[in-house]
Amino acid sequence: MDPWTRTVYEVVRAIPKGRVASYGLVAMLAGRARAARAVGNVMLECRDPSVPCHRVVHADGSLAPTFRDQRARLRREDVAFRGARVDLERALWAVRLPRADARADVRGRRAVRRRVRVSSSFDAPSSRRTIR
DNA sequence: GAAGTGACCGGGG
DNA sequence: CCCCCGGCCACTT
Repeated sequence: MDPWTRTVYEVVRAIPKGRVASYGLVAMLAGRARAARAVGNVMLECRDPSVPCHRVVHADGSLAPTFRDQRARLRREDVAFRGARVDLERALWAVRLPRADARADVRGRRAVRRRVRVSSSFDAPSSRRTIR
């Protein structure tokens, strides 16, 4: 599996249950801000069940027509819809910076340069939360 | 390398 | 609201 695909998988796995991210957002987090289209290509081929590909939607909340049970799978996670599209006001993943690393490797003074991981624990959905 | 093909995106009409 | 267009990126012919 190529690095691009691997990175995209990693980002998509970080989308919390009950939230969605747009292809463009996933692209950004994967380090290629304008590669939304390429993210779509990866999703199209994705058969890995550990990757919640149903949580990736269009920037306007609409879904890919060919992805049959996407809506059902989202509904099962209580994602709100407004007509045919996801209610992004409620369900869009609000990405946050990861904690400034409590668990930095202390052994050795050499700063460990590791890749920032997006954590799935951020922005877990809360039904009571109101935006704006 | 050129050309075509997407589960894309933003802006404009 | 909708549709369309140009730009975009990775992959395949």
